[in-house]
Amino acid sequence: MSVIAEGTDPLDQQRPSLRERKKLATRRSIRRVALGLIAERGYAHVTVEDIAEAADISPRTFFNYFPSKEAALFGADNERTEALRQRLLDQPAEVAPLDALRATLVGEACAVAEELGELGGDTGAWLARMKAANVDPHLRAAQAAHMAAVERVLAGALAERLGTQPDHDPYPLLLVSASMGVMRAVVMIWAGVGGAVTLERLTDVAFQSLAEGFPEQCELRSIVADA
Amino acid sequence: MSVIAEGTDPLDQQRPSLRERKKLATRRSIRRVALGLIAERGYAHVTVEDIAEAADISPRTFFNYFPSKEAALFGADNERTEALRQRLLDQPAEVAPLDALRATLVGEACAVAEELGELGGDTGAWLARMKAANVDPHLRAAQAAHMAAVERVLAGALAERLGTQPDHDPYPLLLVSASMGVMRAVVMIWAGVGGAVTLERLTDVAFQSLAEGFPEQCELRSIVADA
DNA sequence: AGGGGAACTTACAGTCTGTGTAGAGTTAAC
DNA sequence: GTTAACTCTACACAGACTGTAAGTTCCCCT
Repeated sequence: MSVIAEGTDPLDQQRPSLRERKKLATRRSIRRVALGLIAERGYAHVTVEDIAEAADISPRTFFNYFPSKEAALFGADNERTEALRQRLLDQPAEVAPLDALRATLVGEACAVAEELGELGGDTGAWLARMKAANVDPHLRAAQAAHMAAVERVLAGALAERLGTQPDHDPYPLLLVSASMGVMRAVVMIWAGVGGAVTLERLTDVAFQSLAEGFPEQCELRSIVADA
Repeated sequence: MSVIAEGTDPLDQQRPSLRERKKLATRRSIRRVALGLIAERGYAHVTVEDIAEAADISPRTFFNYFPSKEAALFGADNERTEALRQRLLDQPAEVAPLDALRATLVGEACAVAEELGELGGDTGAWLARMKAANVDPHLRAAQAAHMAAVERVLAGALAERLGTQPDHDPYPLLLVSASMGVMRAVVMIWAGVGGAVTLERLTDVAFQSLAEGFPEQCELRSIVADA
């Protein structure tokens, strides 16, 4: 008998169960393979069947992990979205709405960069591929769709934070939609400069620009020009 | 023989040819039918075949008019996107980038409202349906995707206007992405208030808010609260 | 007026995404 | 070790979308 039963450890420090580890490994494998194949051939020329075969799973299993082909690329995940929501709610109450969003999304930027690292391989290489992928209209569309889903959750959280009803107060939705637009641009710009600047920094500077009403001279421009 | 040969009228005032008129009629018919069916049953429970049957065309013809099921709803159209681009380029050179975008998108808002009217039926009724449709994640995703496509074009046009290279200057992309985010919110807010305020006005006020860096007290909030 | 040709519509066949289901294989808990 | 829960897989199927070739309608020119 083991000293500590995994499922009941009050400190919750136990390693995830074998099942969980396998699942995570499979998930990463799918993502890695999908990113690789699509970078190589282009989104439209890779089928789910291809990905499944390369990841050594059945096509049906692919859809057990990701609801759609795009989702595998973006790492879309309810759990992750929930974490984002929580991060927004955890911001101190006295922080202004826009600053709270800024902090939340800068944090998310860190998480994304870290996750890309976990996939293994060179981050710069991934970025070059992302840049290429950015040209594909289908992929851009998928990314926008993904962010729209996140947007909805964040708008709800921000409304909750402000104590207003989302149906009657347009402010949370407006703020979040504009912010997600900014994030979309940031990701593309990041890919454009090939990772010469960290995603966190770009995010932060872009939000600075947003808060100032997008002046024509902004730090973002000089940073990118230097990169 | 007719007094004026339609295709060669130098004044270009001739009515479109029969073919053109039929095409436009079919296009509107498809859109009207699609909006109606989807409002009634929900997006997922209407197939292209249903729409085609209700519009009295073959399913294949549907795809000759619209590239996808969603496109029929949004009236997505290259011609229209091109017009939008042109409207941005036509803004006087001395107008600031953000103001140029604002003017362009307010104009687009007018065009959208007008087009909805042309479909016949009560605009308010359409709005109520749009509001319901807004809940459907698939539809939200599709709308986001559609706007992402427009975004790309507008970013190119703005860069052209500014005389910068889109690859090296992040400013046009950042501005356009944020603006499209705002537009997305505006459309939802419009549907939310059931058309009690015109789309043009909402757009204008939202851009005001954007230009000011989204202060917590903004005109948009009071307008919506009153509606 | 009518005939040639372009544009539009259609049926058909096929690919791919995504889902339900049932059974086989694995892991966890007792 | 046995049972219960979870996971993977094969199979069958609906629906979105595309290419193609044949039929139909409309435009335009003589």
